[in-house]
Amino acid sequence: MLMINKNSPVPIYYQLEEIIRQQIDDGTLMPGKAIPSEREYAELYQISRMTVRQAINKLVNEGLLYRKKGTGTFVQPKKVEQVFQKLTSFSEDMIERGLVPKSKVLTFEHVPVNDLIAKSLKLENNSTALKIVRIRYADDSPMAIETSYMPADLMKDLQPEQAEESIYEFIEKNLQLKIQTAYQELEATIADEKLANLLNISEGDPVLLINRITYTSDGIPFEFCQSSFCAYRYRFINYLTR
Amino acid sequence: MLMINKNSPVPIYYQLEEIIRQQIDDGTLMPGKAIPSEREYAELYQISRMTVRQAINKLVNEGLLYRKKGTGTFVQPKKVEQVFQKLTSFSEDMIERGLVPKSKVLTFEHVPVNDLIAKSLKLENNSTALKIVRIRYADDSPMAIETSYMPADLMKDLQPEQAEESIYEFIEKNLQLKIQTAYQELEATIADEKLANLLNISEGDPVLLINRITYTSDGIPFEFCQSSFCAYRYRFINYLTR
DNA sequence: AAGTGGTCTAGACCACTCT
DNA sequence: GAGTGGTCTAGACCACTTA
Repeated sequence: MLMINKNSPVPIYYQLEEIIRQQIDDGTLMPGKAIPSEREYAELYQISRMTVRQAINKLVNEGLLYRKKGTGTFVQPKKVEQVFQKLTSFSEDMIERGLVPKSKVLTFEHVPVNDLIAKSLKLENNSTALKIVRIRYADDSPMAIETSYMPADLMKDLQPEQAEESIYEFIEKNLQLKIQTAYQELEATIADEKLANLLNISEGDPVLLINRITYTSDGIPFEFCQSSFCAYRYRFINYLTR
Repeated sequence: MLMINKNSPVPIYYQLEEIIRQQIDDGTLMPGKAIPSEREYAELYQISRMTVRQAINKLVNEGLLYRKKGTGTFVQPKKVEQVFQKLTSFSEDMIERGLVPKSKVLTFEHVPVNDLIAKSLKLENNSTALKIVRIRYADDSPMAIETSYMPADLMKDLQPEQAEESIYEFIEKNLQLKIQTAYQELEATIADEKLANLLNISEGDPVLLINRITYTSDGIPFEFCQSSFCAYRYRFINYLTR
């Protein structure tokens, strides 16, 4: 049996959360079937029921489990990963889809901000932003053209080589910022000549345009990003709850 | 001062949640500023700190508040509504955007299911589905063409007149089902001649195609819906968290 | 050092569902 | 009636941040 180490620095509720998660993965807990009751978990691992609830709450919030009053807690029947509704970088998204991401930096320069960028990033009108344009590949096919604007002073230590890899990684590891939320607008457009050439498609072909503003956990916007995805190769997936 | 009624059937944590929510609304609690500490709330309302945490947890999950270890709990600066990430019907969505929704039913018939429908709705291959095709208007402009498939037996009491209104309303009020989650795929396409005529646009114009499967709280799929939105008039908005 | 959120306990009573 | 999740209490110790 998977055990819980009460002396570990890892919180007990998190250990239990991982145990349940893994048992769903390996089929010990079956989709649509009830998991052990909260009191059973508390007895089994000799922990408080409130701690059990904390673990289960997180999984319910993620949509992996659902509760039925007076009946029990059940594994959500759909096994599709919720992971796509999470805020991910392009690289993380592609890896989730089983594809190999790659990037090529086309532009890496400082530019004065226009009104839209200034407003999105909450910058002064006369300030400068770092502008990065990248072709994003998946399994060596061009998947998207991505134009990012970030506050220049925040990104002063970012090297173009890092931009070929992952900017999110740089922000989280080097700047120690917590990336937390993003606001996105998605719309359908058609490719103009320039975009078509970059994406290796034809003029007039459909393109999924995503505008994203990304915020740290303090609510500070640090990136405005405009992505043009080749519609033939990419669809956007999300989950909604009522 | 807003009070908490301990004898009310309304849970205490929910009463506190509503108090905090309203104080954010009316500006008593300012964006970016700290709210009272958990211990202060507990003392103020003479309730347990765990109950306070339960109220705050919900608001943190919704993104209205955020916590900083050792520092306090703060109001998220962004005032944008989270409402668009919720599972809404077309009508609800349009009303949120300040537009007046209207529908016209083009097709209302029973059809044998094909493989995609059967798989999406978890139906047998020889069963029938109710197929409804509707033009969706916003402020009298055609916004989308929507084709829905639902299990025929489940929808046997649905009248075409109700479909002009809201099918979600019928499901929730008449069938007493809880609509809970939806899985969506969004992609960009271009309008063919037929679609262009219906949407009052030109052939080759961009169209946002949304495929949605909607589930009840028991995880049972009850609707497969394919919507073609006029890209000039509609963009999809969502929020992501890491 | 004082205050904050993070974690945890060992109980309790309630409304609900199922048999 | 037995079992379930929903709510709630009154403490406790911890790591962290700020002054």
